[in-house]
Amino acid sequence: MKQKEIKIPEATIKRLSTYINCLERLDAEGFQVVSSELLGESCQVSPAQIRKDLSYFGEFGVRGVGYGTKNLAEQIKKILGLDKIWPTVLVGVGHLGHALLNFTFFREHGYRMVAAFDNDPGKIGREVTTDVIIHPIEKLVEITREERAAIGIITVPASSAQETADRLVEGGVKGILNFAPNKVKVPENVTIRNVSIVSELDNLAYLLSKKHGRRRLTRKKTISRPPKL
Amino acid sequence: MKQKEIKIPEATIKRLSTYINCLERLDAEGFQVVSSELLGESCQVSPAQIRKDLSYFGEFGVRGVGYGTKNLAEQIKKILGLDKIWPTVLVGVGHLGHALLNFTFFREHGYRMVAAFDNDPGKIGREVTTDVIIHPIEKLVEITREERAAIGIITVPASSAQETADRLVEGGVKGILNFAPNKVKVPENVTIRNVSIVSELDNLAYLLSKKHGRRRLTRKKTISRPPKL
DNA sequence: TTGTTAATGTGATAACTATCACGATAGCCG
DNA sequence: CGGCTATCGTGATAGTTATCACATTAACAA
Repeated sequence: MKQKEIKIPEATIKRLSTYINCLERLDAEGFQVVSSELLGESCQVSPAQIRKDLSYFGEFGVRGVGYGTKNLAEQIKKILGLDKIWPTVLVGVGHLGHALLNFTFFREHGYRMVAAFDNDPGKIGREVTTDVIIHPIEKLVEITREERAAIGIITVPASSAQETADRLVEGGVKGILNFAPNKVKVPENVTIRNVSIVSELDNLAYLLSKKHGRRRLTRKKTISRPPKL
Repeated sequence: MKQKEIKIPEATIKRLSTYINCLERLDAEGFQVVSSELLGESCQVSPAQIRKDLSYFGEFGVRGVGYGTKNLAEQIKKILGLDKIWPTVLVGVGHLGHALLNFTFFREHGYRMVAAFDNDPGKIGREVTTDVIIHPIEKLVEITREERAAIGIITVPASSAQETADRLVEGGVKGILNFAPNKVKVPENVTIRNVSIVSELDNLAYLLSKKHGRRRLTRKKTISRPPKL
């Protein structure tokens, strides 16, 4: 493995997360050792791709044998920083926010929901099925700072997404996961990830209309012009 | 624009979806015409990238002027197949499923939720805030076929994701959006998109531990080996 | 100890994607 | 109506990511 600050492909990081899942499943199925081929089969990634991805971070396997299932999962977690606890806050306890609060997977992966916020007085203070307390939105900055939350999750309507992001930054979070459909801007030193559910569906729609659609999108040289300006 | 069956980058399709959003916002702000620079500013994509993306499908702008805001949004929708109605079913009316059913954005983008399914008798038949009816899961294949649903959304627990996918395929859907954390397998002729919320968070965790972490991940040549096999 | 086998780790190569730079052109104004 | 300006559309180029092919090596058996 190389020592220089090699740039890791973003796609590699995405895959690492899925490897963990597959490894845990394979482990549960009784595989103490997995080959890149078996793991690849399991998570639909080519064996070569898996080996390459891992090679960016070190050597985790035994030639001629494979990878220790539990060990590899452990190592990948360390790579992704999932061996630490990430204090997290969530803003906007609507349907989606509620869903995320109850998503047990988070806790298992090292994320600790330390607080939630909403501007609906009916929801304030009430504890959900989890032990997370919902605070009024006015306390966002204060509590986020107090709890030293590193990550903020935005599940508010599009119209207030940017303002929410600003407050989270003010509260000192270092990363934001935004589920609102419009992208938000944050300072250099804060990392933002936008999850657009609609985009995913639109992507599907495109693939479907291409494969199963009646006619081609662009058959002629015809140009679609905007109305005269 | 070229006529041959050029391969469109997947990334381009993803961006097109976000362009629609930005265009609608800009339109609401009163911009009847937008330049690639303004649009780029708005959705955080380089102007050249936008022009390139659009050039795969035709010429939509006016040199020296820009793009007609409304027109461009319309054209992109046509490209993505959002000018048609996509009958959609949802399986698993838990928190997340509930959230998606109530997501008005879907309807606005051409997706019509024609039915939902759940195996909890308490939820069956009850209408949610929307006009979607929740059926017992046993009727999935039948109703999906009846309604000619093209898209299926999976929001069931990981353990039953694969079985749900199988039934959706049996019911005749052409595309599946899977929110369960484990990937599912489908036949060649069905398109699958996996949305992994945990992966997104893990990605964030990685970036944060790299930027703000105490120490580097791989400082020495040390190799992490699995326990002797 | 030495040969055999299986599966890793990785340099080289191919494929894909984004960026750049500039030619083309519509609109405007005098 | 001709020159000027703004902005598009796109071929060429640079950068990034995935695939391939094989040398390497741990385990095991005779």
